[in-house]
Amino acid sequence: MSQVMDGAGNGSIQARVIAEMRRRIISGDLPPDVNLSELALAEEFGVSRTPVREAFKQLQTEGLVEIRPRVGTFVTTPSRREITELFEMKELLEGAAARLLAQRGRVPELDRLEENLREADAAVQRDDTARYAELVQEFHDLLIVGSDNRKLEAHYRTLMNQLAYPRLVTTSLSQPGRPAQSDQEHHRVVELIAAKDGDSAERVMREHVRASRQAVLARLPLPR
Amino acid sequence: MSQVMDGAGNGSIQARVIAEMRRRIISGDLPPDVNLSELALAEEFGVSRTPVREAFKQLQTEGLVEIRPRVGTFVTTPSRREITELFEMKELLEGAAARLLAQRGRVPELDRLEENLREADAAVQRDDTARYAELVQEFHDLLIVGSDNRKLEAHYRTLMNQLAYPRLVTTSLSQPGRPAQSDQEHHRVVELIAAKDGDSAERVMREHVRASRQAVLARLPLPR
DNA sequence: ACGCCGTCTCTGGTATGCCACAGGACGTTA
DNA sequence: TAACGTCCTGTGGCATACCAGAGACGGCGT
Repeated sequence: MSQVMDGAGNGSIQARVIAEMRRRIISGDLPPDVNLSELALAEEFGVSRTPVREAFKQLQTEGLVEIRPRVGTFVTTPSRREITELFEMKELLEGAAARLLAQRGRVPELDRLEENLREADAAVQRDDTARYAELVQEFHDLLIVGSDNRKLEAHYRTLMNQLAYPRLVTTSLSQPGRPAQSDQEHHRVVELIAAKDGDSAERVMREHVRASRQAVLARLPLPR
Repeated sequence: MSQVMDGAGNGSIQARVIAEMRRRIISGDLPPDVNLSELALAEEFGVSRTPVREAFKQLQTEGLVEIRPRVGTFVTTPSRREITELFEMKELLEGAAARLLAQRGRVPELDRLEENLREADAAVQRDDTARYAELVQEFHDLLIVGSDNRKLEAHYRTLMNQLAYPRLVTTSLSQPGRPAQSDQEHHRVVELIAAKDGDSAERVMREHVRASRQAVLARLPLPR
């Protein structure tokens, strides 16, 4: 099973369209507030309007686009308030994941987290921000998967999609000293997880997310 | 064409179908695992397959039905594991809501919670389980709304739909003594919120959800 | 009597055409 | 010139037709 949550695992045209649209939106290839014409996309993908429609429908319930009947379909941009709310949720879910993972004891994900930290240390050492950003992604991902709660994972992925998180990580890590500090915080969390101290792991993880939010918001251009 | 307005925003056919289907699934009118033929539903609603399809699509991303391509669409029943996971999420979100509400200070929702408790006390006194069940719903709802976090609210509602929670509440309250105990726990939570003690409010709320989960699971027939 | 295999039906997937409505362009009028 | 009303274009909503795959079912061979 892949980590991608697409419709029903089918390899249909529609699944392809959904995946590609989601990628574009999250990566920022598609500027927000422009009109995503069903017709134009259908032609671009070489399919009819139907699968595009269905893709829009699903992306709408995921919160990535907004369909305004008889007006158009638009990429949504989270408002500042929504970004705050999303981070609140992120803090919540990742904190819980840390706690749950700690309760599970020695599981493969924990080993992989420690491996991740070793690589992250090296990346920080040599100032390789790009690589470190990747590792941060993986770190949070491992944590969530390690919680062994599929619902939590699903909701988490929805949130991250709405935040277009990958872009934000790069932004926040561009602050001098932030990668090193972030790495430190990751270490503390993993230590507490390994020590099976769920309460503290959750608390520290939440603090980490808050710190990360500060780092992001500081760099964030004001939404329109 | 009928001009009937439904509660949820636009009065499109599709919105009507979604609302009605969701209602049926949550209320249990539709037995799980039966085949929901697009065609049959379309005829019943007097519309074409298109809006029914789109409704299915949305309900699938909400986790209420499963579309198996070229086989059929089925009402999903959460497995025991999923129920556990859903309760874990419920605990998380309601705990967080309690904390957030406590941080907000004196807001209208808090007054309404206290009013809710007064009515709940009365219902428990006279053993009116049905009314108490309604009030429990309202209690949790007020808590979530009072958190003033739309994302949290949205994710919470998705969860509750998947759990078909209204039915569960009634089930768990049928245990002797459970309503009274539940009412007690609600009181403690509201007291802590009023005292602006977010940490404790979260902790107690989470304990309450765990207790409630026990009460539900004890009564739950084993899913096939 | 049993098992295999072909066919046949029903399903959702896709393409397409028509429609009503939103909203802007543009001409008209005070 | 500015405000207003009309028309025109583009959009998504909906209906319909056709297609391919999944499974059930029955006939046929053993």
